[in-house]
Amino acid sequence: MATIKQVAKHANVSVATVSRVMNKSGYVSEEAKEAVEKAIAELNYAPNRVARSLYKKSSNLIGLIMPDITNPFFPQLARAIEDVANQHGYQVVLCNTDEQLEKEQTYLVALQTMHVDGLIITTNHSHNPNYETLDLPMVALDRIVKAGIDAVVSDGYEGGKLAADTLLQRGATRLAHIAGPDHLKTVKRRTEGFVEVAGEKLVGMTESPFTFKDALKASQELFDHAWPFDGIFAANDVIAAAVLQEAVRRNIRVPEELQVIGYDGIELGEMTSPPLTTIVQPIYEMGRLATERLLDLIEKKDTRPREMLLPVTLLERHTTKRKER
Amino acid sequence: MATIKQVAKHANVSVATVSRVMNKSGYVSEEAKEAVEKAIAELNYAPNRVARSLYKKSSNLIGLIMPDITNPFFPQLARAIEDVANQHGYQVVLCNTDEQLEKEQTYLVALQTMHVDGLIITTNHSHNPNYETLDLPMVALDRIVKAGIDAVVSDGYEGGKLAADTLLQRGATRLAHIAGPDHLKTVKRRTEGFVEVAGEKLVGMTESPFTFKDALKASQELFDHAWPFDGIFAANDVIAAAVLQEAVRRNIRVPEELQVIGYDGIELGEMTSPPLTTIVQPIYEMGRLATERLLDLIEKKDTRPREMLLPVTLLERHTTKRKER
DNA sequence: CCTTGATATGTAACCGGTTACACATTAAGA
DNA sequence: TCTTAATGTGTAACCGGTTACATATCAAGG
Repeated sequence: MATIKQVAKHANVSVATVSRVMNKSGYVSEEAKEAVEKAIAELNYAPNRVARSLYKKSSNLIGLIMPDITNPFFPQLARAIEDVANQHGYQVVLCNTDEQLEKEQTYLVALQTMHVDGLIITTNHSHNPNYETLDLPMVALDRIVKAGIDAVVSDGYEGGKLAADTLLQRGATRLAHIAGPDHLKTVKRRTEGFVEVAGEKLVGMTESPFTFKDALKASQELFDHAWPFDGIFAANDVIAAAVLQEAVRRNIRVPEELQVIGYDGIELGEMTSPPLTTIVQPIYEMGRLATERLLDLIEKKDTRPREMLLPVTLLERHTTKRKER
Repeated sequence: MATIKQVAKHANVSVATVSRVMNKSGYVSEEAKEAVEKAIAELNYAPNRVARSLYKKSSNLIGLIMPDITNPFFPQLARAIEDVANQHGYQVVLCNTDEQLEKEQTYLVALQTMHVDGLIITTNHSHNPNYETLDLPMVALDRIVKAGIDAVVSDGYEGGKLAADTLLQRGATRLAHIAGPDHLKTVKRRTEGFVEVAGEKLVGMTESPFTFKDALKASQELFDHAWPFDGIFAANDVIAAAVLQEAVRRNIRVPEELQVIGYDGIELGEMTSPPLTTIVQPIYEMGRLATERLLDLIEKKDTRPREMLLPVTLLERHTTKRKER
């Protein structure tokens, strides 16, 4: 790789001039500019970002901290983030923490020492001391870390209500629910909304982690103890898929005997049989917004902390009955 | 963030000594060592990786180039890579190329100018000039770029044969197949193996991209034109899921009337109804091996190019019949 | 007592950019 | 004609580490 010195020599100017034409800063004569551009092209020169970072204290890197990219909700988020970042000349460093504070801490110092310009966090510890002391632009995504830190989340409360409303409207009279992990505030809101509208129609409820295996176990328990119910809302689509599979295994017809609604709107919901009705949050949009917000923060365009609550919508596939009229 | 100079001052030694104790290089007295360690702890010092990179020409960063993290095969790979990299003090930069040469090229120069130490490539253009001139350690994963570049792939040929064998053994007599994109050599091998064993039993065949929507369309076409068949092998699990859904929609009983086998062994296969029988490639293992190999290459432990062909296995879930005895 | 090698430490060059500052030239305005 | 501002360019300091090299001390061996 060529260096700026070689380019300068080749163009018969000083390194300062080369730097000036690259950054379009200061005064450069047309003549010099052309010579430099020619040299850059001929030497196939691209400036060393490490050197630039060192002086500028900015790396054009952003850190993406998530529990586990393997959880099918996150790839879409990652994709959106990466797309936007890339469009603005940033690259993203991927970090899986498994929600372990220690891993998180290790990553945090790694990211700091490599001088990332900002952080997107989709991991949640309400009382995580790591982030509080951190002097870095960051935005929380799908999670709420604490007041004062920007956040982009979907309206889980409305989503929960919408799920209950829909089930009721389609004729369900005995509702059940599988909630997500207790410590995720944004997930809890879904349950709160659902419970509020379901009222006394709620006949069974349990809780499950967001992995398919655990969700299957939870479903089985629910069927064993709370059956019969004719409408169920799961805290996310993976859990809903487990419910669906268990229903099929028990020869319960969906949606005739049991209607199922999930939450998220991931592609998985399209692949089940029958395809899953779900509350979709605008996942890509959320990733996009979070990243654009972060870039604004980095470039100091707007620094008042903000929380963005995005609306969710009902996507009717085939685990709910047709709307009655 | 503290700098090495501040640490040196605080410990009453020179920067060289501080550097020596951090890197455990050269001679340092016990006394000095303790003073430095105390200073490091008190100032909460962590060396600036950017500065280190500049001198050492090594960033402890590896680039991960994949078509689309949203495709459910890749997250597991990414996870494995990230895990191993992290264990060795490396971070990974995520790049989605959508198989577009131009995006790929942009990333390649970005990664080079930030001095990544190596590349893992899961993208495929047999005649991609970008990689040929590149003087960077790299290993291809699930793809074959060209001779002379390390590769880690699973044995698709054996996998295809295994799928056909299994279907035949379970009583299928009229076989069908949906192949993957034509330009992916590793995917083509699956088809070759299957066709070889299926022989004249093969009654229908088509081709599909790896997205669910396209796969659904392909399935419908296949059912429309080649039905009846009683055993089908799909080039990956996403396509198999589409076949499954279409079969359910047409009231074709699986596995009684139609047996289905996928390829990959991603978690999705567990979530369909019924759960999908599939040829599993050791995805995590492949990611792990590729990364370890790359780190060896980076640290110059072994530079003879190698190709690793990993064995696949049959995972019997419920889209195939019980083994006859 | 002198030589030699191991131990210990500091100074300064270096990595490859960016930019403050000094200096030169030219054109415009008084 | 003299000032002044705008234009153009190069030198060197700087970012924060690493390390080659110079220098100093000390113990062991002849």
